[in-house]
Amino acid sequence: MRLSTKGRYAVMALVDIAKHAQGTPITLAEIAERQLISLSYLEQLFAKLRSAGLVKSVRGPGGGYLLARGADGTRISDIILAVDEPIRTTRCTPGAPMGCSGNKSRCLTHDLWEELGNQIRLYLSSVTLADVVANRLLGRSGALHRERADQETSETAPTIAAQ
Amino acid sequence: MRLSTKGRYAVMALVDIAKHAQGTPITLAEIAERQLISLSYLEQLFAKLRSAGLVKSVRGPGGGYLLARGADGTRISDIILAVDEPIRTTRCTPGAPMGCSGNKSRCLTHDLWEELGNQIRLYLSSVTLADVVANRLLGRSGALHRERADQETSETAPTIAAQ
DNA sequence: ATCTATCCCGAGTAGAATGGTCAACTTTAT
DNA sequence: ATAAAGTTGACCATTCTACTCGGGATAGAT
Repeated sequence: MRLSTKGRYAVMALVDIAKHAQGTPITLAEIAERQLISLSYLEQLFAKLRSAGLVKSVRGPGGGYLLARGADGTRISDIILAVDEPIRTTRCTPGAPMGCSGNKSRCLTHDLWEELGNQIRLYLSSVTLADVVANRLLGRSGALHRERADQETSETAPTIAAQ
Repeated sequence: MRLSTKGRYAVMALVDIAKHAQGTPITLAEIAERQLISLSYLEQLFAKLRSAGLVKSVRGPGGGYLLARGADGTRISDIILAVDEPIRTTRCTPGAPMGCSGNKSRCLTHDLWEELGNQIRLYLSSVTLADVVANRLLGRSGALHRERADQETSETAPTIAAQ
């Protein structure tokens, strides 16, 4: 999972929609003004968000974008995955000649990055747009705690569990 | 905390030292060959690692680099912080005109990135070079457990405490 | 002394990624 | 019809990455 400004802009935009939505679509122009992101850049981002199924578009006057799954059903990890194509954190590409199975000492860090990626994914998939709007972020220390908690109870009422 | 290949190379290099160290210094040429990183690039990285106090250098023939704090005393987060200067994850720079205190809706995601950064830092500071070499990465669920444990006891006998 | 292995340092650089702009087009409410 | 909006594709300036290059400085071996 890549963490660039592109992904952050996309999250900002969708949080903006989640905060200001009232059933009617939100135009990119509004988002551009409120979040200080250029309109054309937002168009690029929303093209990806739409094909990932995170937003629905309404064309014509009075149109704009809606959250396809609602604020509770949209996880931050989904947004970032939609706009930031994943990065290869390790050199040992499975198909490449002389992968990491060939040279053990070269890939000592493989598992480290893998595990770090898990930690990040775990945290970001535990946070929804609704959480960000309501600022339910702190006290959420330790993604793994949270993961176990998700299986036991559903305190904060996450409507959609996992894919 | 930034997560680029530069930081990953630095970690690979130090893991290589941790694995192959036997009291005698390791040369950059050895590391370059084993990890397939260019020698000149390693020189750049080790300049930063040295000024951060993570490695000691020995000049002249028979010289090379040593881990300044030992494999148990070197945390992955230290390495990445040493070579990858930090990124600003939010637009609201505290000193800038019209910071995020001025426009609340613009900085709804502020706390999210802050908290994500904490999660990453927490995990990476819970892992030492010795852990990577020994592949003690999984089962390490929940960085918070580990961090608290570090302050209470010193189970794994860190031979070299500080610089 | 001088040779040579090694670290040390600053400048330069090709290519990729970022963060856009611009122009033209399609759809649809009024 | 007209205008408001999304849709698409091409293009571009700047910055960052991941290096290379060239020359030192230091210290062990001879």
